[in-house]
Amino acid sequence: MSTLTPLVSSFVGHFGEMGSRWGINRTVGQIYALIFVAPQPLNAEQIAEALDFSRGNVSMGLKELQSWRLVSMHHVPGDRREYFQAPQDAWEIFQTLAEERRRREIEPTLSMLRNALLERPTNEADRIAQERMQGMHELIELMTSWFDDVQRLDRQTLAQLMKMGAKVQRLLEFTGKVRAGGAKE
Amino acid sequence: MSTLTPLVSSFVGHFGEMGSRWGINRTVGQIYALIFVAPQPLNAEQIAEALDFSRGNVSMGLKELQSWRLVSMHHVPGDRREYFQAPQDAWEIFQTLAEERRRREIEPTLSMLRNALLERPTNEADRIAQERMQGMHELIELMTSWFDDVQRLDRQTLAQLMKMGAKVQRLLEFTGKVRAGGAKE
DNA sequence: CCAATCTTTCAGAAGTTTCTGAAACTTCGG
DNA sequence: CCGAAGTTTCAGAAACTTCTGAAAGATTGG
Repeated sequence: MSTLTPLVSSFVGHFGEMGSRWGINRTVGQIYALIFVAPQPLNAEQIAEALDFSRGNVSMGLKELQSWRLVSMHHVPGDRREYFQAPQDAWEIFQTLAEERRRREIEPTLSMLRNALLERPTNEADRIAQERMQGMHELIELMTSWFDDVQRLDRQTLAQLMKMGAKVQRLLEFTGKVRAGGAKE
Repeated sequence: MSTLTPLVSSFVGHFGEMGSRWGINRTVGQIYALIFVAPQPLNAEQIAEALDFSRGNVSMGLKELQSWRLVSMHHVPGDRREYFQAPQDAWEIFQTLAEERRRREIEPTLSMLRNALLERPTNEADRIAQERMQGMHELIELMTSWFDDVQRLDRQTLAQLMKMGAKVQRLLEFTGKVRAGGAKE
């Protein structure tokens, strides 16, 4: 796998770009893209060669990806090297990413907000600041608890739900009527 | 507003940190946090003083925020300076952010994927790579079109929907039964 | 049209991140 | 216990990003 096919190369290149826009660095993005499209798990050597990165750089990148739980490690019998693999399923990757981001970014933010909201404002400016923080806190709570719920749904229901999209609204209205008219709450 | 209150200062500090984890730079994060909690719109001078940044730095930061459509500009009669303000409502901010990220990150990714999927694979590795890309493409399409739908819902319905969370599943099952049993589609 | 008051731009300094490659470390078979 | 085959670490070089402050540009009232 010394030189990449144009197809893989443009995919890898794109994720390098995207990675550097997010907090993830370019190298890590490219490594992940490569692992994602590879037919079999890859070892560090293969990655270094394919992307023309130093061995040390690849080692760092893989460590980072492991800390995000985005790759799994495998061993080939009779071979001491470690082989890395990404879930083939994009939704699984998305979920893992969301969980980790939540742990690393959302939770600290929530805890900062909660602390700030405990303070008793001593002046008008702080009172208003707290009001805004309150709104942000509510939004984040709403979204994360919703996301928790959604993660518990099975894949099929979820797809059904998403495909319905805005039609859900009609369903809700309908339910409202049923409740108002017949069933008791 | 020469020195910030501890409340505002910790909020601003936190968003500086967070900003630098995302692609957004620390300065921009802090400027936005400050504007968000400020009781009135702020001008560049006030921001520079409050955060102790150079005037040029603030100018750059504001430009960046404008390019993300996260601030609106106002004029105070009889004052030539420009005053900047964030939406008070966190949900509105979230929506704007989502729209912009989509335009800047998701759309280019989709277009790269579409191109890649048009190619006819010439070997086994490319065929498999394409399969994975296909899965990713489907996920992104599903999510963005869902997000389009959701954005069209009014705020109240949306909140209702999110609070329901997993209960939606039961609703879906119920509807399935109703349809199967009585109403014709 | 000028002076005043504001904003933007930009070159270079300062700071930060990333990358390499050599050295240290680990693990395992024999 | 040794040597081979791998992995990780880390110091310093290279690359990149951010920040400042001075200069240029814009707008407006008089």
